Order: sequence, then C-alpha cells, then structure tokens
Amino acid sequence: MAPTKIVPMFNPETFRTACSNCSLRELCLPLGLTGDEIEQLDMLVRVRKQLRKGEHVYRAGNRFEALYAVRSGFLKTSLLNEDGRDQVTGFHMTGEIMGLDGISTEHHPCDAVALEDSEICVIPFSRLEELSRDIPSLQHHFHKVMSREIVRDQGVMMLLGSMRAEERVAAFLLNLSQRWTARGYSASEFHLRMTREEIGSYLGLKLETVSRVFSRFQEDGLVAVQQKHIRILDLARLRELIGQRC
Amino acid sequence: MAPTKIVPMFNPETFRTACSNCSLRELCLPLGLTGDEIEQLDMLVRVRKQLRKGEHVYRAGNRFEALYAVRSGFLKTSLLNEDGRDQVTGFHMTGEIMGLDGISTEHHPCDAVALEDSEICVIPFSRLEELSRDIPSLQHHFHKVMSREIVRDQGVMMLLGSMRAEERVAAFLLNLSQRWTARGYSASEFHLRMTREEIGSYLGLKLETVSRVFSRFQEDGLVAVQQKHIRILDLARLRELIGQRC
DNA sequence: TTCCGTCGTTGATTGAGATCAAAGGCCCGC
DNA sequence: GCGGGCCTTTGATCTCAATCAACGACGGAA
Repeated sequence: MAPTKIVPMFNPETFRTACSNCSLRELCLPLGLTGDEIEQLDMLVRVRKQLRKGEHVYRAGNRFEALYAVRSGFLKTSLLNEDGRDQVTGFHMTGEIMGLDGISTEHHPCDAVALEDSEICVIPFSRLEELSRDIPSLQHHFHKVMSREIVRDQGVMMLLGSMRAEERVAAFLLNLSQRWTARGYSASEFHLRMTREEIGSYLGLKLETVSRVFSRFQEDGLVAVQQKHIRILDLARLRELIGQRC
Repeated sequence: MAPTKIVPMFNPETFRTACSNCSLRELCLPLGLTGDEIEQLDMLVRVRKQLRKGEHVYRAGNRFEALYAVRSGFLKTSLLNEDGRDQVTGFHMTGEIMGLDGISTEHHPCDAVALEDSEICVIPFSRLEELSRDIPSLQHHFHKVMSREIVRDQGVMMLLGSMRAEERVAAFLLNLSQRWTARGYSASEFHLRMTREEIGSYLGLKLETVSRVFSRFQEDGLVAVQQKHIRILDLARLRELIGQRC
C-alpha cells in the first residue's frame, strides 16, 4: 500500500498515483471507463497528497485549479459567512469529489479540511475538461457527478427546511450508514469523525441539541453512542422516524 | 453590473427560436460564444414552449431528456418527500437553466411549475453534451452554470442552517432584487410571483411567519408590502440585517 | 503519571417560530 | 356585479430547540 514518492523537493506529501490501479474505480471518476480510457485519466491524475488531521485542502478565496478526489480519510467543507460563523456544507469520504463549487467563480468559496489523516488525488480541472472532450463517457459521468452534488444539496435543503431535530439527526446517521455501506463497511457501526458542533452546524442545530438527540436515541434503543463511536441498533425505526412526519 | 439592455426582448411579437437572436445571450447558455458557435447552438435549441400559469415543465419521476432555459416568466421547482409535504427548492427567472438535478439519475427528482405564464427553451441534453465536446467555451460555460447551481444551493443551506426568520426573509428579498436588477428591472420594486406559503417553504418558515416578518419590515420602514407587490425602501438596512447576526 | 484543554453531557430557563383560530381582502368565474 | 375560494393578516398560545450554566470524560503533552 506504500505509494512511491516523486519530486520530494516540491512537496514531501506528494505521491505518484494511478487510477488504473486504484480500488476506487467503481466509486470515483473512472466509473464506466474502459481500461484504455482509464490510462488516459492516469496521465491527468498524477499527484496524490497526504494530509494530516486539521490540514486544509484549500481555503475560501483560493484560486480554483483542480478538483480533489478523496482516496482515504474523511474531510469537511465549510462556508464562512460575513459575521464570522461557519456553516459545514458537507462531509466527504472515499471516492467523493470535492471542489465543484469553485468552477463557477474560479475561486473556492469554502474551506476544505481533513478531519482525520487523509489522502486526496489532485485532478487539474482544465485538463479534465480537455480529456472529457475526447472521452464522452468521462464527460457524461462528470456531469452526473456534478448533478449528484446538486441533488445532495437539495436533500440537505429539504432536511434543513422541513425536518425537526430528531429527524435531522436520524437522516444524518442513515446517510452516513448508507455511505459506509456503499464502501463495504458496516452499515451499523462506525466512528464519527466530526465533533457534535460540526454535526450541529451541518444540520442547523446547536451542539447541545445534537447531544441530547443522541442521548434520547440511546434511551429509546435506536443507537448505542459512546463519544464518537456509533452503533445503530434499530435501522428500521430510524427510517420510520424520517418517513412519518407527525 | 448589467446596464439597461434587456428591454426590447419582452415584446410579445418577437418569436424567433434562435439563440443568435435572443437577447438573453449574455445571461443564458450562449454566454461567451462566438457568433459562429451560437449558430450551432441554434440548431440544438429549436423548441420553445409556452406555459400557462400552473402548468408543469416536468414532474418528479419524469425521464430526464433535456434542460430548460427560462425565456420569460417565473417558475418554481419543488421536491415532494415521502410524507406528502413539498419543499420549494428554487425560483427561476429569465435566463436561468432548470433541470440540472435530473442528469444524475436520468429522472427529474422534482416538479417544475410555472408561477405565471412563461416561455421556456428546450435543450436536449445529449445534444448539448455532443456540442460541448466541439465547443470548449460552451463546455466550460456549462460547467460554470452547474457549479453556480451548487453554490446557490450552498447559500440556501447556510440561510436555512444559520439564519433567523428576519434574516432569511431579508436575504430572500435582496436576492430577488439583485436578480431583477441583473435583468434590467428595478432593484426596489417588483411583484412576488409566489404565495407566502411558497416563500415559507423555500425559507424553512411557515406562511404566517413570512407574513409577520413582512409586516414588521413594513412597520420599520424597510419595505412597503401590498399583497404581492413589494417596494424596498431601505436596501442598506436590509443588507445590514443579514450581515449582523444578533 | 498528572495536568490542561477540548469535547460531550445534562439540567434549568428562555424565546423564536409553530400552531391554532378567526377574520378580512383579492381575484376569478359566473 | 356577485359569490366563493384562495390568499393574507393578525392574535393567542404552545412547543421545540436555543441559550446559559455546570460538570464530566477523554486525550495529548510534559
């Protein structure tokens, strides 16, 4: 699993990479490409970066140059508004693409920070555009990735606009569970990489409320919470919780 | 920075379905294209549809085939969730592109309805993808359009996640004002095409709350409200309202 | 190990917005 | 012009989550 280093003089955390050898093919950008096409992608996605917990991938205001695919680890993106408070806009795990929101203004509107030691692939955007002109399936898949991001954001809008605290937390846990499942991990047991405050920010709740809802869920036998460790005990009832509004 | 430009386009007698003759060039998909390239777009965007108030452009579940550019009028998109309540996800005016959220699943996740008599241009999506392979500037502009949608949604997430009722309504009014301005209309006086309930749904508030906030703004001399007719009296103070939390 | 800072939990109280309720206004079709 | 339905406003009350506050737990540094 040890990647080979290149040009350490430039950035010691930079490694060589190859989509064709990457186990995320089915999750990430290469989805649906032929072996031949993936090799072309390889030439584009050359740089991989390792990030320590707390390190930034990019900061709000940085010039947009590239997209970033999460290879391992866990990150958040957050938007800082005028009055100093920041809103977490997303949590990102293996195989997900970050930075799409920077295309429109050519500057990143938000911060992206690693919540644990992580590894990301750098995808120079103008080269991705070039390549996707030659590979229709890449082009189409990229459009789907962007569209999926829009759908995801709309789901959050719905959550924030019309759900009560318990429903929001339930939806959040189910979403994480489903994403871990898609990556071959347990659907019912995982570590939260983020603090209660970050969950709250994402869900439009205060950290105390998140904590209280966790406690209530625990009392009701829906989950077992121990700090950042979560075990979902009753997936069905959690699902009901978001289905049946009043 | 839009100087007065768009005035003649609303002449009801102009009916050419051609981007090259369309006064929305600067607002819509053709932005940044050469005359030659726009002519190629013309061949793609052939169909224009007129919609009566209340008619659907598409419905949730419909197969995704095309994007839709608003040529005139005003529309909303709304997401229906399992328990029957719908969340307005956006309001759409002249020059804006609808349907981007359908690309990912190849089905429209939401409904799109005209809130007044409207006219839309049908943009067959697979042909747009083809054409954007040949015209890099179209490709890039399209990516910007999608990205802008993501940024817009994140703005709404921030609004829903961290603003109080008055701030939300203020942000909403300022947003409309700014969008009308960009289209050459008055920044301070306009008709709301949607009901209080639709505003509330979009802002995560109940219709009564929206109404109360309008009344309070009126008392405070910020706006003059008369049913659906809005006049912004103090833009600066409205702006302050969203800047300074608490 | 101990100390300290961050993170999480829990309780008491407050407050913004939801809910319930009623009445008035506007628009559209007849 | 009239009637009915929808939209809007306003008041009274309730409720859920925010706020304020204190303490406890964990993890990293010395």
